[in-house]
Amino acid sequence: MPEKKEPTPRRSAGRGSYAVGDARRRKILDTAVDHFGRWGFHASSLARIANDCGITQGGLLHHFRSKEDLLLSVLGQSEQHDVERLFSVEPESYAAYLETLVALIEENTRRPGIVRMYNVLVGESGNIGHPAHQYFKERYARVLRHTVELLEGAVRRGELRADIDCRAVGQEHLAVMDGLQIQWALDPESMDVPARVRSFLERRYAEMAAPRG
Amino acid sequence: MPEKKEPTPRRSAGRGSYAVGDARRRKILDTAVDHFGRWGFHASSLARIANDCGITQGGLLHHFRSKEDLLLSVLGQSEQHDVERLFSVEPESYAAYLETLVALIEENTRRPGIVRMYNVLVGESGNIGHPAHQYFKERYARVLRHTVELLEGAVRRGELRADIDCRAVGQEHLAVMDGLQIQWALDPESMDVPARVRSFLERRYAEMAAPRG
DNA sequence: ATTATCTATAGATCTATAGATAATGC
DNA sequence: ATTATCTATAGATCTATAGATAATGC
Repeated sequence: MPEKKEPTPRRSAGRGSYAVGDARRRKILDTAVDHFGRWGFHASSLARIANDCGITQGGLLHHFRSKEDLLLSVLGQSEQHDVERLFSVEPESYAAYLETLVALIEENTRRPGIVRMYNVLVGESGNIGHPAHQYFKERYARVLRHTVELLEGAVRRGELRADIDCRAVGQEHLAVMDGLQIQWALDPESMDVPARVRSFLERRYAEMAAPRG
Repeated sequence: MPEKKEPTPRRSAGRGSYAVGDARRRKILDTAVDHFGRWGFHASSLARIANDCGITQGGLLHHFRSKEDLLLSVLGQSEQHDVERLFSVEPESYAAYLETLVALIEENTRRPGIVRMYNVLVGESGNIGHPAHQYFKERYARVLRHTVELLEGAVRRGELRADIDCRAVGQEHLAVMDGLQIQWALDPESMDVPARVRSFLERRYAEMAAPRG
């Protein structure tokens, strides 16, 4: 491959980054979450994000080479957090996994910016051509596959009944969580999201649980 | 009230509108649904919408006095359609209402632009200050109230058990429908939305149905 | 020496207003 | 006469690039 572009272009040649730069990058990512959550990708402005970080737009673009690069960095960071939270340890039962899930939802109620960003971007990115379309499509497929594997494992162990449609159940779980968070973002007083998710999941689990024997 | 602004400012004084103008307005609304669905409100452009209608931006602004006015007109028209579809006849049973609901979802799969617009705007409008925030907040409250009333009626008639939490059930129904449509917009191949909604609602209905006697 | 940041700017946008011209239909 | 549409434009944006200056830390 003669014309291979450098794979990690930023900070690959030099000595790395300074402490002050790392701090600034974290600040930019946090601020970007807030802005993307408020206005979506297209309507967010690099100048306003930069301003909220205390630097100029030119300064921001030193750390993230384009607006799209910033978006994908924000999403990557947020997903890394969730993946570590949800998938790092193999749960001993499906019931145990549901506990982890509810705990994550509960954490989200303390990060409303993240939830709003997710709501906005997942809607916007429904369109082919949106810079995050591929990302969200793959992310859903990944989360769904993982959920299906956990369900199938539970079926094999005899924890859950053998006649459930694991894929449909997984999609339904994701749908309930997304949908409740949308309603919550519109009107936080209207609902206790973790409690609703928990009661939904527990009722559903009871339906799917294999009969004792 | 001495300085009352005219309540229906457009076409209140004159003779109304010409046929060619009405057709143009319909065309603009359709095109706007498509654009808002693709890019959301903030990133849609009046000039591009006008161009897709075959007129100039100035021409468009003759029919809708601002971008926000256009958005609210689009939403109003879309809601009117749904309201007529869902709430115009009082269903004789909750089971019958669920049939109507599934039929509407089915119709939506043939109007992907509307679904995308809804997904995008409901996410964007999670933010106070978005021109459609109030609209969506009230819309959810309205749909939820109606659903709750139907559920309570079914409980009174003895169709459903008396111990169900009607509000929670209503919010859960809305969440499942929204969430499944989001996944479908991202990847239409991944799911048959009407079938999934139907199987969810039917299973849930069976749980809630009052025991025979 | 390298990274971080700023200023300046090119080149595209955007919305909304003002005023002119063309089409419609009483 | 009224509605529909166009052209022109003011005044704000926006992203990204280029090059200068300041701070960091080997």
